[in-house]
Amino acid sequence: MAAPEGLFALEGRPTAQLIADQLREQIVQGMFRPGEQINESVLASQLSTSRGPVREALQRLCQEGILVSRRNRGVFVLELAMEDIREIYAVREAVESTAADALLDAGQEQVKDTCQALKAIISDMAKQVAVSDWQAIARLDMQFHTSFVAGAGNTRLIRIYKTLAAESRMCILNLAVAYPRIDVLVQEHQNLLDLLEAGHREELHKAITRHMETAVEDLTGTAEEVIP
Amino acid sequence: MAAPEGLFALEGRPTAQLIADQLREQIVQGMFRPGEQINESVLASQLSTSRGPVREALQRLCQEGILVSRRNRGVFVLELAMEDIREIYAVREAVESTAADALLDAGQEQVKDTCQALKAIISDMAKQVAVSDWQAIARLDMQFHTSFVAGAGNTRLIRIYKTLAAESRMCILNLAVAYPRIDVLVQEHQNLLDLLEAGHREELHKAITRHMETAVEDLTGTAEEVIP
DNA sequence: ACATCGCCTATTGTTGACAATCTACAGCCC
DNA sequence: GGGCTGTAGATTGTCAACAATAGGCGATGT
Repeated sequence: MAAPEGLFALEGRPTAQLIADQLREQIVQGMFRPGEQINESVLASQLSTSRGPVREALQRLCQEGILVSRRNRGVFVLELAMEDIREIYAVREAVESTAADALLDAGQEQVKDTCQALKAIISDMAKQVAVSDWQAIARLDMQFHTSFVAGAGNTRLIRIYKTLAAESRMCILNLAVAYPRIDVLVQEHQNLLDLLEAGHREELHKAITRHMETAVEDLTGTAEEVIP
Repeated sequence: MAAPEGLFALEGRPTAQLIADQLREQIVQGMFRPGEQINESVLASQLSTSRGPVREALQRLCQEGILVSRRNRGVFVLELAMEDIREIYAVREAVESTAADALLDAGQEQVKDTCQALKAIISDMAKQVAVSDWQAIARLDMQFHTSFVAGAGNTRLIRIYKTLAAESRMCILNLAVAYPRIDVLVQEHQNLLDLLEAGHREELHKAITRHMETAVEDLTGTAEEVIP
């Protein structure tokens, strides 16, 4: 009756979820331009499936917010405005702050496990920074924050953050601003990790806030500092 | 070219959205028991439509989290555990706190408009309390908080909160604990409104936290006080 | 020349039928 | 009698055809 070793329970709901995940990955990687239309039929034939599951996947991404649907016109890739960036990062700050509190309240064990996962991600990130693989860096950046939130164990918080992470990747890639301060990127995440590990609650909150603020400034270009 | 008065733009996406809204309302009103299965076919015939739109609506509610889908088994009404209640209210606190900050930062005008809407809701709530219409009270309770969050104008925050509000109504009604402290219910919301109007940021945050904490205690019955 | 009206096409929205899958129950073997 | 296996029923998952709608484009009238 124990869990059979070496065997995986075959995925609960394959097709639509599979298509949605695949499509989301493509979108956040910028393989679809913002505002570009996504055709159900052609996608269905590309995936050798029917319009049904494709439609289901598209609707799912619409509800996540990375696609927008216009009645009888089709679905289009979300176009991000400055306001959207501010919204996304404001919510991210709220979610991560909440996750931080929950994590610190959950006990040392949970913090330790989370830190271990985060360390591995930072390590990978450093490698990708060395070879300047922006796609991978963006993915790991979001993976870091997603793992951070996941550490709190609040399923609703995790679900919410998944969407935010996808939108953030769209911000980063679509606006083509990329990471202007790549040299401090790993350092900033390491700082978050250190504060979490040390259990400095207030400092961690401040660091999260700063992290988000600087990200918004980088993305919107509204930083007050003047270019030399 | 101005907005035509007295005319409403016919809703962008009717059927599926319509079904979803209708169904969500029925669910949060407890017309479907937790764990109860929802059959696509019978629902389709009840609504005189096909399974397609119904399926779409159900999937939407699954993603919102008030239904759960088991592969090849069907969709079932979410069963809420104690842990879910804690999760929901933890996220609600985070969202409302964020909304409060955003609202106070947005300026006096926006705060005023929001307060006006909240006043009207409190007024309605007092009326329903007088006649002990629990359904209406729960609806207005959530409407208050939803309007509060909506006041901040962050579309993502609003979208997130919609789901939380629905889940909260399920908590309240399904657990049949209702409102044990109905006498102070209006007063508590009035207090939130007053603090918002006065712009007392810190006090407002504390009040929101208390509001959520007491709600969790009422719902989980883990209040330390012993029954006389 | 410009605005308006009507068709036309491309795409989604909807429908009913078909196939795959899961649970439950009954029969059978041990 | 207990446990396993095979079948039956029901329900979802998938599919291809049909209908409806929105926007584009050209004709037409002023």
